[in-house]
Amino acid sequence: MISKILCSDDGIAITKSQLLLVEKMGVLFELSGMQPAAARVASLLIIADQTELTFDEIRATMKLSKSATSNAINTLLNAKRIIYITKPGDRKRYFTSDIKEWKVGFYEKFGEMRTLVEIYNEALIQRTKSTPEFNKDLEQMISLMSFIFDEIPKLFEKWENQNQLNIK
Amino acid sequence: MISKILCSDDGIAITKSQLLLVEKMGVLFELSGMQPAAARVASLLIIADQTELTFDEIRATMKLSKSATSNAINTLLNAKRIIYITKPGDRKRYFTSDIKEWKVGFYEKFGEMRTLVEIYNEALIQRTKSTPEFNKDLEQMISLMSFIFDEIPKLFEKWENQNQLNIK
DNA sequence: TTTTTAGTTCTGAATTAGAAGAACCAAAAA
DNA sequence: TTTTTGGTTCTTCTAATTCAGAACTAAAAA
Repeated sequence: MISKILCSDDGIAITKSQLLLVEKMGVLFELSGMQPAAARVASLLIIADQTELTFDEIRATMKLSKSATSNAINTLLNAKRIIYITKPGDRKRYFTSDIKEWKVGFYEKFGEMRTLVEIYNEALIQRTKSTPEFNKDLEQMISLMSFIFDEIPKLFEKWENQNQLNIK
Repeated sequence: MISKILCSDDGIAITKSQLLLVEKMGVLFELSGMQPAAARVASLLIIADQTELTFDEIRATMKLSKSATSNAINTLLNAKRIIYITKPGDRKRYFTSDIKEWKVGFYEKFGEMRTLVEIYNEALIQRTKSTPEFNKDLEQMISLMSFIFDEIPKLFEKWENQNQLNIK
């Protein structure tokens, strides 16, 4: 008897090493701005054997209060990091990592970076003309970033094409 | 008499609209995890007409305490967002946006994202084999992200080449 | 109708982050 | 030698996060 030890009182079956991985991934999510509880929940839904977990399974497994669970889930739903499905004759919601949609989210991340380029450009436009070298460097950076963000969609397409072939 | 109104008691000459832009850019930096004071200082050094500002000019213009200024500057130096130069016979440091080096920082950002891919992969490896569809989606995402990060360096090169031509 | 389920919302407490202020310090200037 | 400059470091202090616990609610089940 080795793995799949029940590591929580009422939660789902999960091993200690899986819980460690949840923490590790959680920290990584935290670093990119996600709040602690939400980060753990997001990780759990990637690591747990069961891919569809209920509110209470999440709460019990992660040992969170109902309010913390509620907040975490709603944050993640809002950020489109998770979705939920329902089952006929069952009022519970089953939460799951919306991995297919991550492609979209990932894509949108690059869109966000565009905002940054735009404000850099605003900065460039308003700058004094008496610092040509600085302005040129700024312009170059804007040019590089713009270039990258224009090329990214093409990369997505390229991958998509390659992948289409792999699947067939 | 319209612009370049002195908007701080002892700080540098800066217009109100420039200060507004500093705040706007600052908020954007904050959103990507930078602390408020550091975000303002980073923005100031992009927007101000003077590109080289001293500790005290930054402190006075942004109305920060010495400690907050010291921490912000050191944070930015550490993150390689700014550098400083010195002048002969002058003990002060002149801080400036290290725009040329941003290319490197920008490049490194994509490197950081690799860490995320790696842990996703760790998650995939340990996953139960009884959820093939979920696993396939996760694998696809890892594949897409890996692909993108492999292609990015090539994009940098491509831009570099294009740009070399433009300059000549 | 009452009870249960599946949550949400509302306090409040504990922790944390960020900045201020003051004390401190080393190097240079007077 | 004393003073000034150009900062850093060390406490507070305040404000914002984040979570727990309890009260609440709407829908379904009994």
